[in-house]
Parts: sequence; structure tokens; C-alpha cells
Amino acid sequence: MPIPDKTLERLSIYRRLLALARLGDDDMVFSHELADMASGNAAQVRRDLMELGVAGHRKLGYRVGHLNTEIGRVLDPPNGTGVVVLGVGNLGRALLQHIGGEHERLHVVGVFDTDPSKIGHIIHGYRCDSINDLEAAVQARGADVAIITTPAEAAQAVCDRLIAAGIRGILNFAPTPLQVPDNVFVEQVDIETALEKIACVARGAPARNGMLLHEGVVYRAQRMQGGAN
Amino acid sequence: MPIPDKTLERLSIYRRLLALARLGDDDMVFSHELADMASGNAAQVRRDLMELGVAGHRKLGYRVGHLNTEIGRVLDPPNGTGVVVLGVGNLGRALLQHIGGEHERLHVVGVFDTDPSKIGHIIHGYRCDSINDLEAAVQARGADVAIITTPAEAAQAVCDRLIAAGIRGILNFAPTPLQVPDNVFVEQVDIETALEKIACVARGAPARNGMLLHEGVVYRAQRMQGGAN
DNA sequence: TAGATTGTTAATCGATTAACAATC
DNA sequence: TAGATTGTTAATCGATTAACAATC
Repeated sequence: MPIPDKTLERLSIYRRLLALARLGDDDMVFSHELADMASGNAAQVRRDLMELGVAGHRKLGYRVGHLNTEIGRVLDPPNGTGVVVLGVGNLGRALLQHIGGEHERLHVVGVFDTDPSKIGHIIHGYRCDSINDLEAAVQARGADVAIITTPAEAAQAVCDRLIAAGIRGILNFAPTPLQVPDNVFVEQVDIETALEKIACVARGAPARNGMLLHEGVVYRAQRMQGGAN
Repeated sequence: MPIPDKTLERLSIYRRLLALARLGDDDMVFSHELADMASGNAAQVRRDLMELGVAGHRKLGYRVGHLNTEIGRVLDPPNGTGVVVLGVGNLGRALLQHIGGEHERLHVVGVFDTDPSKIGHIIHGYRCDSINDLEAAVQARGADVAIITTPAEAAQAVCDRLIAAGIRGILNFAPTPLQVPDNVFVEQVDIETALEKIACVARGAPARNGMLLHEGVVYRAQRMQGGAN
């Protein structure tokens, strides 16, 4: 059985937290320590590491170096993850800066737009190409995933071209659902929806009849932060 | 019982799709039509609308105007959702442009940074204030939710100030888990983790022993896009 | 040994999907 | 009526949490 999506996300986060804590390859970490860092739960950490197939020491916990190796073996393509960015508006540029440059595992291998005033220009160190060059570039430069930051109207057409070019994983910031075949994986980032949901949950969701129920009760549904404080 | 988070997200999406399809208040929509638009499933749409408490017509479907009214009653605070943005780097500016201006339901009511070269300046139409003014501004201008786009190192401190100022809902773009009390709702947007997961799932997750299993099998775990092609 | 931790199974919880009676 | 759709319950599925034997 494949490793569940949610576990993959947490493995990525564990790896980052271990690096952030400056733990070296020979350091050991307990499941409850990792759980605290991630505001999670020790049983879940152990279960995740079981899915990953790493064994700890019954008394000393898990070896950080081994953990990192195995997480990388599962998460990282052989040469790191090649990313193409579609659309170089404000958001595209921000993401370019965000994942460009410093990252050791994420590599921006292409930046595309349809605007002639952008094509050929260097943006945050990357040359913007015409979307007509997409297919050749994806294949030549080894792209694994795409980020769509075009306007909503353009997103589906761009998505279709990405799929034709062989891309099978897409992170979509355009506020529109994408129609894709079953063998393509899309993750939607929907900021407007997220804000509306957050506001609603934060003020205590009204029950369906408009009756506010048990004032003061709270909903915890954070991704990782279990949130003792 | 409160409306589940996932349902709240879909209600927000239904509303947007209805508007996108230019459906008027007196138009009717079937559950299967809404499901198609959202790449979802008709049973789920009916269930969501049941949670919302709206009844359809047994033969004619649901009235769009009524649907919008009720979705708004659940999702929207009385005067729309007031948003404060913390950190005005590239990402903060992109989000300002993204949700600023045109939106009828989301209102940016404050923009904050610690950089003296930004404080007092107008960015995408909004004046950037010192974070020292946060508490007064949140209360005077009616902020419902906050977006954190600061560097990771600054995020927890900013989060603590937001909570002290009365904010109970946070959208966090900083790549670090936030420690919050139980009555604060945080949603994490983790681009690096998302890309790693997407790349992993898209190429077919290797099983735990490194054995690739059933070549060609695919994992669909999109948020809404069920994805018939 | 005593105490603490892992590895794993079972229990719980929540979300999605299927099914179908009611009914327009 | 016949056909299609809603409203809702039951079944399924998956993820999280609890529990505890094994063991260092």
C-alpha cells in the first residue's frame, strides 16, 4: 500500500523541523519530541515512521540521519524536484523568490508567460519563456511539477498544455477547479475560500438554524498544529 | 452540530462557481450540475446543502438566490471579512493585490511590517503601519482574520501579538508551525511541502520497501476536482 | 529490575459515497 | 403515470488516536 498523502506531508514537515532544530545525523530523536515540534501526537509520529519503514531504537528513539535519508528516498526525485512556474504576475514572482535560489531540493527549471513584454526578460534570476516553448522545456529540463499562477480564465488552457507536455502534478493558485484526467494530481490553493472558512470557524460556526451553539467551544482543525499552549 | 470544515470550504466554492456561471437569483440549479462544476459528486452537494439547511424543489433543484443568501449567512461576518496582512514582502504584496480592491466580501483593513522603510508608505493602495499599532487597529477597524507572510523566524512573535489583539483566525504562509491556544484556528499554507508531496504522488509513490507497485495506478486526492476528463 | 519507549493492532472519529424511499 | 430529483440514512472508506505487549 502506498504511503498516505497526509503522511507524506508530515514527513516533509518532520524533515524541515529536524533541520530547523539543527539536529545532526548522529543525533537521536524521540517520537514525542518530534510530535512536540510539529504540535502533533507521538502515536502519529510513530505510525508515520512505520509507514516510512524506519525502525527506531527501543530506548533511544530514532536516528536523525537515517530518518532524513529515508524521507528523502520517498519524497525526492533523483535530482530534486523540478518546478515550472506558469504566469509571472505578482504571485508568480513572489513564489519564484520564495522557492528560487536557496532551496537544495526544489529547483525552478522554467518560467512561462504569454505576455510579450515579459518573454525573454530575466525575473528573479530566471528567464521568462513563451508558453509555446513549454513542451520542449519540460522534457529537456526535467520538470516534475508545475505551479499555475495565471488568471482564472487562462488556467484550464495552461493546465491542458502542461498535461500534454507530460506534467502529472500541479499546484494551482488560480481560483478555478481544473479538469484533469485521473493520472494527474492537482492540489488547489484557494486563498479566498481559506479566508472565508477561517473567519467562519474562528468566530464559532453558527448552527444550521442560526442558533449559536455552546458559546466558547472551539474547533481545532489545523493541519499540523495540535495546539496545546 | 456545527457545519464541518470541509463543507464550509465547498460552500464557498459553490458560491463562486454559481457567480462564475452567471446564474441569477431566480435561476435553479440541480445538485448534479453543481457537482459537475465543482468536479464533485451530487450526493455530496445535497449533503452539504442539507448541512446548510436549504431545501430544494423535488423536481426543479435549488434556487440560486436562496443558496447564495444562506451560504452568505453562514460564511460571512456582518460587514464582510476584515483581513489584516502581516509582512509586506513579495508574497504579502502579491496577496494584497490578489484580495485587495475588487472583492466584495474580503476587505483588507490593515497592513503591517517592522521595516521602517515600509512603514507609512502606500502599497497597492494600503498604508503600511507599524506592528506596534496592531492591537489598536485590529479593534478599531474590525479585523476578523490575519494573513502571516513574515519570514519564518518572525512568525511566532507576530502570531502571539495577533492573538493578544483578539484575532482568532490565521492563515499562515510562513514555513513554521505556530503554537496557539485551542480557541485560535490556524490554517497553514506550506508551498514547499505541497510541492514535495505533489511530485511524490505524481510519479507514483514508491512502496515502503522501495518496490514500485502497480505501475500506472494513480492517486486522486484533489481537494474538489474529482477529475473525469 | 524498574522505567521508558517503540511497533503495531484495535478503537474511534470523521468524511465520503451509495442507496433508496418520498415526491414533484 | 413514468421519470427524475431531493432528503436522509446506512455503508464505506480513510485517518487519527488509544492502548498495550515487546523490549531495551
